[in-house]
Amino acid sequence: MMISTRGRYALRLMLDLAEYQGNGYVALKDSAQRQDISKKYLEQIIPTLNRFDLLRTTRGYQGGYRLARAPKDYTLGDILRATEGSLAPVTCLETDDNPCARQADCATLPVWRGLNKVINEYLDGITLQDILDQQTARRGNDYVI
Amino acid sequence: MMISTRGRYALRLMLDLAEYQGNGYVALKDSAQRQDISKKYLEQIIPTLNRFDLLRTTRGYQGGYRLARAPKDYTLGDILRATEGSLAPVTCLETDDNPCARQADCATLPVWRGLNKVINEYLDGITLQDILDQQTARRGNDYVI
DNA sequence: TTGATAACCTATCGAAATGGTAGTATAATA
DNA sequence: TATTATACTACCATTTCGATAGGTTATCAA
Repeated sequence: MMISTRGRYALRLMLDLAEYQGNGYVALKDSAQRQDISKKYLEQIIPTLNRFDLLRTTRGYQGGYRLARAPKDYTLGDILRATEGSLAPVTCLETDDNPCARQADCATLPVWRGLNKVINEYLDGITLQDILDQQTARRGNDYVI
Repeated sequence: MMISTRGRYALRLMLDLAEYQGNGYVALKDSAQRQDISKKYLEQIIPTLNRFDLLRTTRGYQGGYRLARAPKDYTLGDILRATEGSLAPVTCLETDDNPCARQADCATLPVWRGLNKVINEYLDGITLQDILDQQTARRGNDYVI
């Protein structure tokens, strides 16, 4: 398993913000409740999102979070790489200063590189907006039925 | 990180067998030494490979392991799904009796399904033989230089 | 038939990651 | 200045990872 709750919760939080922020800020309490995620746990994930400048914050009354950019300007790769640290399928690819001694003639390394590429390209091909669109399409269908 | 040492070591073991088995069996001691992997640890991984009928075994003098089929008849997906248990990128996809309550209108589930598909299709598109071929090509180039 | 060889099985273990809970401090606003 | 809400830090239980260790069983050669 590659994508932990950190990344999945972060993604759901950002989708929740996209849906509910309007012109203001969304209190974490509300997002946490809607998404059924521990608020305290989300509090720990958010600093990472802030480090990558993915959110805007205000404290105090009417405070909360909102997206720093438009939903179409976030790829899932952006969000998941930030929160998961890396999407590399093997440790050998996690850092640039690759310490694996076998690297030079490792028969399997090209395979992992290819897998890494496939994963990142897939996730960079989907934006938050894409998910919002599919969601409204799905909800629309419910009414038709 | 998605593919642990279990899967990577299993893959390297099977490549080693492919290269060295000839008409006989390869002692684990020898594979372990060549690949610089703990023999004792490999011993624990092998039962899984046997459960999926990926190897042939003989005990005692001149005993060891060999591949059950031709290298072209193993995909990396076969080997890695066996040893890793699952290649699913999220827990939600690991079992068929999916216990996630949000499943029905989860906005992100289609994304994980797509990612899962991309990963499995990539790994099922590569056989042991493909890696052997690339390896000999690479070694060939070394002599040319 | 006995000794060598090599696979098989099970228990244990330290370190790290996972998925949280809890409490306090700080900022913003009414 | 009380309220609202984020920010920060510490802690914790459980599971997974990556082994090590030791004894058991099967096979074959001499």
